[in-house]
Amino acid sequence: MDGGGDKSALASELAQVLAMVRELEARMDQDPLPAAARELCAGLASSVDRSIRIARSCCADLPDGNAAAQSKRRQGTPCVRRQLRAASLQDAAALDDGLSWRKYGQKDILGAKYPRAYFRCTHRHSQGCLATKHVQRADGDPLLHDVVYHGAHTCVQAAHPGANQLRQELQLQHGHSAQDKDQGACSPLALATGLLEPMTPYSFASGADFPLFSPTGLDGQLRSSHGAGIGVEFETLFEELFTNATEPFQWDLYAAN
DNA sequence: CAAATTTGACCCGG
DNA sequence: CCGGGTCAAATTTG
Repeated sequence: MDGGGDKSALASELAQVLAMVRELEARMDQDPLPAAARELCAGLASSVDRSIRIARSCCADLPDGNAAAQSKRRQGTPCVRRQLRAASLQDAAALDDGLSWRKYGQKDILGAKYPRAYFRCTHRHSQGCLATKHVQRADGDPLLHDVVYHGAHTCVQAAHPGANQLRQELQLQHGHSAQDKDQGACSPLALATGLLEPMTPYSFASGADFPLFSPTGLDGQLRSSHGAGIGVEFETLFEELFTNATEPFQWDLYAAN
C-alpha cells in the first residue's frame, strides 16, 4: 500500500470517469451508436474498477478482495494478470482463452463478492504442464473478470487458432533462450512494457513490445471460438515493477478493457 | 465408462 | 490463527 493509491489518484481517476460519462452521454444521441461508445463503456468499466482499487488501497477499513491479491506476489512464478471483459452476459461463462483448463478448486475470497476459481492445465499429468490460472469476477461489473495466469504452458495441445496468440503472449516471457528449464515454473522474461502512471488511463506504453493492441482496437483481439469477442486492453502497470528491479522473474501485467 | 466439476478438508506461509 | 491455494473423494456430465 506504500505506492498504490492516494486521494489524488482516485480523484483523477474519477474525473476521468466523469469525462467519459459525459462523452458517452453525448454519443448516445447519435443515431448510429458508434463503436466508440462501446469503447467508452469499456473504459468506464476499467476506470471504475481502478478507482475501487485505489480507494481500497488507501482506506484500510474498506474490505478488499482484489487488492489483497494484488499486493500478494508469489516468488519465482511469473504471473500475468489481466482483466477480461466478456462482450455480454451470456458470454461471461464462455470466457475461453483457447487453452484447455481443468478446474481444481474454488474459494471464497476475503471481502470479495464472488468466489475465485482455480484452474490448471488439463495436461498437467500427461505432460507435466504446470500452467495455472485463477479467475474471479470483479465485483461491481459482472462482465469483468480478473484472470491471473501463472506458469507457462509447456504442453502441446491441439489448440484452436485463438489459443496460439495467448500462448505466444504467455510464453513471450522468456526473453532470450530459456526454454531449457524443464519445470517451466519460471521463464525469464523481458519486461515487456513501459510503465504508466496509474492515473493516465488512456496513455499506453509507447515502446510496449507486447503483441497486444491499442485501446481503440477493441476488435480483433483474443477471440474465443465461441464467437465471443474479448477485448483486452493494455493498461496499467503498478508500483511493483519499480520496486522490484532486482527480480526479473516477477512481473504483474495489468491489462483491462 | 472416462473425464470434468464440485466441495470440504488439508496444507502452508504470514 | 487466518486466509489463500491445492487435493481428492464424491458427484455430475458426456
